[in-house]
Amino acid sequence: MVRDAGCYRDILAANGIKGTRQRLAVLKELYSSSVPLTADDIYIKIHDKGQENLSLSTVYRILDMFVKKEIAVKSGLIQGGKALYEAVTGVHRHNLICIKCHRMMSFDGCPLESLEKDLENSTGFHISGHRMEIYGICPECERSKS
Amino acid sequence: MVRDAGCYRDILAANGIKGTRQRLAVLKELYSSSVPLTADDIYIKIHDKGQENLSLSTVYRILDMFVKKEIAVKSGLIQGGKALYEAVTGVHRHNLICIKCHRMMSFDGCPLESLEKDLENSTGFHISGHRMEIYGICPECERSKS
DNA sequence: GTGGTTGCAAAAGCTTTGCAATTGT
DNA sequence: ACAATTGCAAAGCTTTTGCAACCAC
Repeated sequence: MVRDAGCYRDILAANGIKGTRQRLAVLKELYSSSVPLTADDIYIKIHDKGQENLSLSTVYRILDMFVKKEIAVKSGLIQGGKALYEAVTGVHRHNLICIKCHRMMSFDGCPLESLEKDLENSTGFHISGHRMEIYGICPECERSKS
Repeated sequence: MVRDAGCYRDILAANGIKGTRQRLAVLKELYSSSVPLTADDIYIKIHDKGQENLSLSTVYRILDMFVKKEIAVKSGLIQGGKALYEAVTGVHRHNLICIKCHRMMSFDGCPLESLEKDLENSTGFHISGHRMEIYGICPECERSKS
């Protein structure tokens, strides 16, 4: 997903959020990543880019706000006990996660739409979303496992 | 799932696990519940039944062991920051979770098998499992939301 | 200028761990 | 009898919160 420099500021403005340096940095990391990130991942990435003025608690506060505004989603998944966050991009994707090296890759295609319709009819739930991850061993770990 | 009294002891023995009072109690709760439970849920349920000799850390240790032995699975899902555990029963089910009242209900039927085959072919991953939850608003919360 | 935002540090929760006492086989 | 297991308390994590200083609009 390619985005021009002013784009992130626009996204915030469109949601009525002040465009602080910290928020722009967090939003940029979320949009630039092809896999979900932990608050700590984001904090470290931003620090490594030389942006020193940022605290971890601010990252958490910003992520909470993004989730409330539906700019991001918090996926309850635990990776060593940490929550993961990812940008809401409109593209519907899921992740394939290696249980050895914990690397993730995304894939398109989701077979859940028709299941969800069936469930709405049979249960009376008003379905708003879902979470799905697939686990396995990636080709590299499979190869080096011998 | 109906099980006779000795069954839980047998399950432990079959996995080479000593049948302590605490382990039997935890296993029973896991098997009796139709929805995943947190360590704390289990601790409280057992306490409420008058079994006083049990500490929360023991519940965690037992659950860890069950997961290692594949008697239970830990689903990374967070419910107020807590991990959920459920018994491995052989029946493949998923949960429908109300985002208002957090009640869960299980449903059978999983549309993922063919997707997983496709992914194995296209990515080279050796797929071992998946996690899927569907979120929405349950009929009762929908009704009372006015 | 002013209300919203941040950094820091401390608190709050869930989970894990060390160790002495206890228990199941 | 002996190794494995437990309870307790303390530590380790991630995440949240209070408050004074700061900043975007």
